[in-house]
Amino acid sequence: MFQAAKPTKVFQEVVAQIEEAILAGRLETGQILPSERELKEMFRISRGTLREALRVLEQKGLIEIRLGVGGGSVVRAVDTGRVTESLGLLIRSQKVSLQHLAEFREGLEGNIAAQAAKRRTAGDICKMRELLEVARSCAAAGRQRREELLETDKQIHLAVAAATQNPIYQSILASIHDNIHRYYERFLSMEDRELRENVEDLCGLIDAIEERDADAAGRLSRRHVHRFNAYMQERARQAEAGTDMHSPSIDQAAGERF
Amino acid sequence: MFQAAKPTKVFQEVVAQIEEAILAGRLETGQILPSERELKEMFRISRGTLREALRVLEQKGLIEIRLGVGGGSVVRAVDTGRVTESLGLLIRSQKVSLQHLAEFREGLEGNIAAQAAKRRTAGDICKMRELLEVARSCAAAGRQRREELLETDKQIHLAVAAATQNPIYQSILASIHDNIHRYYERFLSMEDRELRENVEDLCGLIDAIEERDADAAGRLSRRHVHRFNAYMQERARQAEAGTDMHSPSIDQAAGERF
DNA sequence: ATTGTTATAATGGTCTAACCATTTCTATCC
DNA sequence: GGATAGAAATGGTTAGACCATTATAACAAT
Repeated sequence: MFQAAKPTKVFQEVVAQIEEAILAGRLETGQILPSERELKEMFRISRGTLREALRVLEQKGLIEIRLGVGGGSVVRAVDTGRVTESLGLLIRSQKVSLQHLAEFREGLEGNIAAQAAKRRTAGDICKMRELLEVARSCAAAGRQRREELLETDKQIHLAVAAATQNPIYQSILASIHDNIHRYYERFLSMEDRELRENVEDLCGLIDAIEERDADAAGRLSRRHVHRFNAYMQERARQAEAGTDMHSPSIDQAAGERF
Repeated sequence: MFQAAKPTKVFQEVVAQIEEAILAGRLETGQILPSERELKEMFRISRGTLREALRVLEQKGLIEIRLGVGGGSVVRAVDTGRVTESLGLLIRSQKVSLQHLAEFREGLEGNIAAQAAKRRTAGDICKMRELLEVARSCAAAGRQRREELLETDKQIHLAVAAATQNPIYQSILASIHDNIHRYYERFLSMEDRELRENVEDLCGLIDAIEERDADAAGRLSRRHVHRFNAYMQERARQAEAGTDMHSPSIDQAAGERF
């Protein structure tokens, strides 16, 4: 019913003011705030306190702090970076496993594909086909262009998300992909056959989206992601059994506590 | 191909070290770090720099800084708070509209319900029925217990998410609800009839989940959320037309620029 | 014994005043 | 005209002091 009554700290007040100014549009993206020495005069605070506030704003992704003359606090365009990071922290703090992430992604990409099928423009399809061509040639080249294929694959999924015209789909999907890739990349090494299958999956998906068949698009996308997940989990299981690379290193913890 | 080569700042190094220690489990949740005066000796840095690092860690949600004797930097259990906040920033920076959010929620809750139907335990159902009873009595009481009903409604949705046993569903859903409510709450005033309809929707949903009918659960959940969205949008449209409460206040911007 | 009060000390919060490091711009030199 | 060195602006860091908040202990009052 009640909230904890905690004293408002000075730096928080500063954070709140600048944040409000940015979100209200009084400070536009790219605009450079006054120098720290000027700001501290305006707020009538010390530089240290001001800098704590700026650090918080930087961590929130609202400003970017540049060095040197002509530098300063630059108002940033808010992007998905912070969502990605906080999701990453959740994962790394053992609250979320890769399996959880994969399951979530399956449903998410299904919804995205269905929505994309309803909203896609000719330009969206064009973009997807373009990327698909790149993916095809990569897949044909086999292992050598593996890195590029993975990147292109990701781009295709993001292009589908873009076709939904809903930025939240794009944000969340980008965050999920980022986090999945960061943790899977170690043992990502599909066989050539699987690589090509993967690309053919996508081809069918894009066809469905072009035909505005939301049901089919959703189904195909789910299946595509599901297959990928199953494959990666199998891989991960093998790697785990073979190298035991995730065993906790106990000794490390002994001497290094504060 | 290459990354920008920027100098590593001292406070970042400190952030990295403490973050690593927390995520690796060398610092456990609830544990109190040494005092600032001790830490600054350990890292051989000034207190100001250390405090900048601590502020960043606090903003990341990794520590909580308590005042007074016995206070200090307490290692926190990472939760969804940061995801919620960064999603909120995306929304407020005009990148995401409430409509986008509502659309996303529709698909999300559909997936959640379907998954919950597959995994639900007896305990999950019990919990849901309990909450449903509260909601029913609130709905019967009408406008007086409106606040409580909304809270209970939210709790039910979260209970369904909990039944998926996938924390990422819970995190994202909590973030979405938080953000939707924060921006809708101004004109949330459903009619008694709608309140009751809402509760009956949920009743059917829970039945489907109990019977492990994933398809039906997903469909019902989608429809439930869709109806709510349509209703709220209609409400918002009315409010907009009537009061024009969202018109940009131009004069405000004039004198207050830095 | 319980309750209220006060003193104490530990800790984070803030301030001041320097100096260091990086970057851009400019004047100078060849 | 181009390279080079200097100047200036700006963020990054340091040091030392003092203020504000809070837990604890000691003490007093009921």
